Amino acid sequence: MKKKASLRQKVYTSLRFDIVSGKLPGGTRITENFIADALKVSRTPVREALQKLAQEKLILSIPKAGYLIEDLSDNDIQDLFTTRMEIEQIAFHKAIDYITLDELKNLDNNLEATKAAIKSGEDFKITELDIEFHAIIYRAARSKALFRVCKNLSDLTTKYRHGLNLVKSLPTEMLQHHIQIYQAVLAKDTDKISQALVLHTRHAQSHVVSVMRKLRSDSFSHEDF
Amino acid sequence: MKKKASLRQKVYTSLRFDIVSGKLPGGTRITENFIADALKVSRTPVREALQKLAQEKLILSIPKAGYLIEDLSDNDIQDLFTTRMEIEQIAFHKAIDYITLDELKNLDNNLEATKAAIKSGEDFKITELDIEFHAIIYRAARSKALFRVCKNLSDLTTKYRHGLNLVKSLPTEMLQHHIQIYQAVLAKDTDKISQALVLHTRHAQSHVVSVMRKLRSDSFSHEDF
DNA sequence: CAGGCACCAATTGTATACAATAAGTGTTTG
DNA sequence: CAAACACTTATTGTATACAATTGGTGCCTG
Repeated sequence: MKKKASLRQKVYTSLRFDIVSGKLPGGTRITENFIADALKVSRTPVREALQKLAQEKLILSIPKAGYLIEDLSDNDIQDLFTTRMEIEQIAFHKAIDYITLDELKNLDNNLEATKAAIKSGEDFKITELDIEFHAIIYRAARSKALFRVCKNLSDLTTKYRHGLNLVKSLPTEMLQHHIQIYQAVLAKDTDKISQALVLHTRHAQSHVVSVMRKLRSDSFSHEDF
Repeated sequence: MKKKASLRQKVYTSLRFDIVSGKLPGGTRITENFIADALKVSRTPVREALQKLAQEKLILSIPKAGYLIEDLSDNDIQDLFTTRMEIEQIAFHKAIDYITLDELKNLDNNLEATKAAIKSGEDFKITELDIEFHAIIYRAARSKALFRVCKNLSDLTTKYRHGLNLVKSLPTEMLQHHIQIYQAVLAKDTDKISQALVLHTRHAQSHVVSVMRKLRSDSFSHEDF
């Protein structure tokens, strides 16, 4: 029984998916009319969806000249991952105090599902489960303001997260990190959580940068001159 | 040499000011047409400005029924202040490593200006300088992602910050806190910064809640029955 | 009198037309 | 040839008209 979504919402969801999934690569230029024609709607809902995405920093609005899919520099990507990790630590530490048995069970289920997704090679699902794992803990911190910040930072990293599955050993390694974090949460061991989270993030961070470099050089070699 | 602002930008700035300054109290209901008529523009830029404010959580959008100026519960206000403080600590600790002499000088000037504003009783300026003091340090942390988060949280607290000047002793006390923080930054003493920041925030926090309670009961007694 | 049904008004949601602006392009002129 | 100027075009910015949905109000009916 989901209520009808507005066109703005549909356009937003659709564009957002295309951006974070990498279907619209960083640097791509789009215009209001282009999207409106593609989705067979008027400019109004498109325009509003684009403004929302711009505010979330997923795209860049250039007055009178269109929009660009955000393409962060290596430094900005690292900054993003580091900031996310530092703020997540706060959430994780709080979660220890409030997390329920149900939520712990959800974490456990998530780990099992991830294992299955790795076995069957469902890359997209692996990423989704990764994001959900973290989100469960954001929620458990019982702070609206903190949840909002964490979710936003998580969203911003999502598009870079997808590429990580290309490195074949990585999903398994990251699952191990999640298991460590889960156990540290179970044990209510703050230091261990921080330690595992820092490891987890640094690991992702270094691979993201190299994967992005690879993707960038690949796309260069495909260009026509 | 500021370039012309779009109507959307003007509407946004104007509404935003009215909200954070308390001119539009929490709980007030507004509609697109009401604002459009008041500012003599069409609904389009108004609508876009309202959506931006809604995304910043300064107002609440209720489909087909208008917009409400956000009115946080005491718990949500406390949560907001706590979260802001916890994340600010990260920024303050980073700032130690990167802050320049110029920026330290800016902090010093800010303290002097605040002292003057307190003496002359310019409440609005006191609040502005308070916000700027913190913003200088956000910037000095040299992290785009962290800056964005801190600024957003600071914005959300602004409307509650204004009421604090009503408590006559408070501006002076908060200036003392800023001086302590300034000295701790000068000394590059992480622990002292955290300590001063926690004190600063808890202090503001407890007064905000009592001031909001007072304001709420005042406005009740003015209502007609 | 109570409950529901139909209508009406208010409000946001969407489409479209038009305005303004900025960038690019070609041409003209020194 | 280079620089500047005007012209065209692509794009966002704004206004307005219309659609859809919601909430309320009053009437009708049992």
